[in-house]
Amino acid sequence: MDSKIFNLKAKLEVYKAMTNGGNFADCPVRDVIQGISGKWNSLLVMALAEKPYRFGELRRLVPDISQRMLTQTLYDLQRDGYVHREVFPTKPPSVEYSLTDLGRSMFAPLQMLVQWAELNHDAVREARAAFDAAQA
Amino acid sequence: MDSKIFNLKAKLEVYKAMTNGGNFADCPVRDVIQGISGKWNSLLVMALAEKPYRFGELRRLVPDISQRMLTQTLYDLQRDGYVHREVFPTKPPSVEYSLTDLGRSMFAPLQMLVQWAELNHDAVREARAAFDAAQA
DNA sequence: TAGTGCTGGTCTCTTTTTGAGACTACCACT
DNA sequence: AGTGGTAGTCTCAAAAAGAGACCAGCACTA
Repeated sequence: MDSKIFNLKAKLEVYKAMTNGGNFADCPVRDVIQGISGKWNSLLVMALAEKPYRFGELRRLVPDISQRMLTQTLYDLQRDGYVHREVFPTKPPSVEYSLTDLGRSMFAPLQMLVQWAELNHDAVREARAAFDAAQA
Repeated sequence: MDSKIFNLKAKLEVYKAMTNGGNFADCPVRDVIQGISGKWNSLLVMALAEKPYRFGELRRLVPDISQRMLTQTLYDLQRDGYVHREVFPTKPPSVEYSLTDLGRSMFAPLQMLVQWAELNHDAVREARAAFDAAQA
């Protein structure tokens, strides 16, 4: 993965949008990135990209999320249009969460990041260990 | 950007790594994603991808970050190996932050997400407005 | 020569966010 | 009558983030 991946023209476009013409505050891209950079947001999108899940299924799938945060993160994702929430009138009503088209289209680039993480988590862990050793 | 982008084989690989074989807790990918999904992390990586910056320059570039969070986020990014910190012995010592090779390689997929955000922030904003209207 | 500003931070305090866990109501099954 | 599963909400404690004062050292200025 050499530096050729940095297409200059694309970079300039990105920066222009990102910096909103000079300043990083009040930047629309930042607004969007913010919405998916929470602690659980990307994780739940990844889970729902696989298949729709019900509330309790997600809770079991991600054991260390609190119900409170699960509720809230799903709410946020729904609000931003990534997730669709559907209530089924079963005997105890069940709720199914699934990705919308927007959510699926967002998952595509997110997946790139996940793949990068998969390939490089060793490097990150080594960097961390080296840094901590140097601090001591 | 249709569904053909979802290569099934790649997906399965990703899920395997992501879920650590069934559970989402203790997942290395999650560990890495966590490190770049903070509120300021991706923003600073984006800034440093453009060119190296000094501490005060970053503070001015991102006016709504507190010094405390700037210090800490840069520290975290340095610890994970994305950012290099170099002190120059000028009269008031100046410190320059730059991306490492690892940081640059991580920026490549991050850039995909930024481009997606650039293209879709209108859709997200509309979804938000529609959702808020429906709640009222 | 005292005052001002710039450097890159740290320290403390307050506010916000997150986490842990009890609690709810309804229904099915035993 | 008791137990468990449904999807949450509510409250309180802990952790993280934001605001802003403060620091030392040097340069320039008045």
